Amino acid sequence: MLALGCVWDNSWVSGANKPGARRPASLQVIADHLGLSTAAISRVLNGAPAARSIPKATQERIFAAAKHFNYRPNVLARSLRRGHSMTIGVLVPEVSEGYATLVLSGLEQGLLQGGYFYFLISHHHRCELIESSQTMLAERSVDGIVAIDTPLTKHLHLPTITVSCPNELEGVTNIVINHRRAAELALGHLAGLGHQRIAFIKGQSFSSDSEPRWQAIRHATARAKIKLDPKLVAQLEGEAPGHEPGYFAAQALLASDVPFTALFAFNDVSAIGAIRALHEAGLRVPQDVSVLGFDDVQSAAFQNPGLTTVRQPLRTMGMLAAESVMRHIASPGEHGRSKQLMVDPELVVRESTAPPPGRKQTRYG
Amino acid sequence: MLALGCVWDNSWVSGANKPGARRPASLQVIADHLGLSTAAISRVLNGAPAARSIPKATQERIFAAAKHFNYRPNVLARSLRRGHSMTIGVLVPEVSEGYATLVLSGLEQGLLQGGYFYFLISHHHRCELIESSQTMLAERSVDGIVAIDTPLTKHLHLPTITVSCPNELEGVTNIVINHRRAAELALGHLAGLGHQRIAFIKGQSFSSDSEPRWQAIRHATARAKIKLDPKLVAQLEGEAPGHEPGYFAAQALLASDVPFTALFAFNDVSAIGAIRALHEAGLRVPQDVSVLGFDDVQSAAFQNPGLTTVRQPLRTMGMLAAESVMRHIASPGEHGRSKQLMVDPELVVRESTAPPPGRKQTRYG
DNA sequence: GTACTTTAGGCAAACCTTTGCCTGAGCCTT
DNA sequence: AAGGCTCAGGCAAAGGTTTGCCTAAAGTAC
Repeated sequence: MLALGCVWDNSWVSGANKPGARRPASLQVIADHLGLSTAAISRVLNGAPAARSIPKATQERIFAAAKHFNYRPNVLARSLRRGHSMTIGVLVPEVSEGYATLVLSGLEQGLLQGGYFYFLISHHHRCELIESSQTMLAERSVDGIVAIDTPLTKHLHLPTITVSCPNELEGVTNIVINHRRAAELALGHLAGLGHQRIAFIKGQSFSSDSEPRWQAIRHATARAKIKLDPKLVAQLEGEAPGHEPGYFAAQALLASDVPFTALFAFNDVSAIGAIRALHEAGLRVPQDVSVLGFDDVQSAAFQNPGLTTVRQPLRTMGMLAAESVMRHIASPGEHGRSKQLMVDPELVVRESTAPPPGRKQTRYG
Repeated sequence: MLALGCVWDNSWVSGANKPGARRPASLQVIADHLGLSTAAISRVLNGAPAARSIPKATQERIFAAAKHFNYRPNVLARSLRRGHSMTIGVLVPEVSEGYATLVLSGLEQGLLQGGYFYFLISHHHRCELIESSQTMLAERSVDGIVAIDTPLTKHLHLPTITVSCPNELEGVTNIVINHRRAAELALGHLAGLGHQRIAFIKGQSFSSDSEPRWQAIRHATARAKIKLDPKLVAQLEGEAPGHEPGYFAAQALLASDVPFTALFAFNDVSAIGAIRALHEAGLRVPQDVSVLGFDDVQSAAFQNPGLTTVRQPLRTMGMLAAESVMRHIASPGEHGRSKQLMVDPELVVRESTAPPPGRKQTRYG
């Protein structure tokens, strides 16, 4: 009975590079050892309904042997057979501070709870990389794809969820912020403080949220009867993910020589860059210029001054994406044409906004 | 010849959820179509040496058919057969701003160049998760593991690289910063400015770099004849990855009522938190207190004031990790007992350090 | 005694690719 | 004419798991 393989060592699992290092035990090894077939082992270990007919005693022998051999099913083989890999592909512009990172952390939490692993790919805004990444992920048999802040132009025959994707693709669910509401919160706050001359920094053209957010701002300024001076609109340029684009955008605004008392930046990261440019120009925030960010990234609260911002529930959006993609995978075909999941922003007032100079100083107005 | 499957549609690759959506073509499909064996197709498509004996004309028929059917090898099946998956597992404490993110971006670049994909797992400092993650990665047949800022206590029989891991494990290569040099740079800078009473914020106990960095600081203070007052040593507490721990640590230092003119924080993120606490206590940085960070994360330069910091070449360390792990995979067995790859820090002087109050103001000293 | 059901599993295909070894035909050499 | 070589691929195993279908024995009902 203990004929072969019984002096199993688990060196493969705990370290040392002995020459005798064995490969992990397969079902076959256990089957041989117990004198059963791999089918029986598999069924019992998986609690398959067909294992019903196998007596308790045998089942226990099987479990014992599995433990003894430290059996781990080979996920590759299982995926191949079952036709799903419990893996999803995640596309982000890049791994860096800010937006994508926060969404990712929510996403990860949701996925791990569901037993999914994920491949992470940064496309650095290169369109051809976005397309080829999707193909490569499909080749690796992912069960679904989540694209964060990534302009998909087509998608494979795979459950796909986007977070802030401008293109409505058939069959993909898109998770977006309520841009209208966000713009109203922001402009309402600034107008309420008394600002009339407001400068804006638009997002990079490749950034998914840029256009809809800008539309919403135009709408909100019109409603609030705030003039929108084209000279007070700058745009983030360049692919660098950090604070520099915001810094340069603010410099451009200052160079236009049109006075403004408030600045609404595309996101927190650019707002922080902008604040630095303002400081260097000798302007104080918020006494001379109020600055309003967007996103509420982790460091926003710890800026000096603390950044007033329109908060996106980024972690929540990530978790929502995880749930959605797993639901799509579980019930294929049910996902209709294209769906929007809209989440609401929230205004977080900190120290970077105040009434314009010359007004009475009721901060936190 | 065009008997079957010739009206191939590629709906699976480009979208619409037609009922006729077909699964991707396997070698068998092409083989049947051409009247050849899968073996021949495989060899030709892979440019195997055995394909030498297959005439040009046939090879071209094969390539044409592969293109026509939009053939993509099934990576799962290939990995199963070949015994390697071109995938590595990456362990990080969490996806958030700062250290791990930067290393990760270098790592990713290196891996993608080598054709590797990676699974990303955050363990949130939970030891049992670190262990089980390694096992789960092994189950998924990763070819190697890179652990960033993660205290591994054991490792599988898999090529493993750590970035800043305190435990020297047999057979794993560890990439570390030169702590000695870092401490000397930092203390040298502060001492050079004239600081004598320096406060310190130690890293969380679970953070891999905490202990070696602290040892190096003790060594450097001794050499520079700077007193190390235990009351001027705080420690980051709690698992929250953000700025708060630094904020509270600085508050603790202030509460001790022992005066200090400079503060050396464990990292930039905590330095930023600390600066906020100092500001709230009415102290100006750097006029009243100089603050020195560590890492040089992206936002360090855009803080107000710009953060003086000890720069770690984090992206480089990530790329180094990628190279190392790929080399280990390529030549198994050659990796000896345990190896250190040490990289050098660099001092980046910005605005958060200055001579102590009462000294002449030669900033950027 | 017969028919039916349950028990206890086995067989082999399927998932798809890769690879070691083989064959049969044609050609060349000596 | 026998042996050897190249050409043009084929066969089948291997990698590990899952699953539809099957069987053989035992038990139960009538």
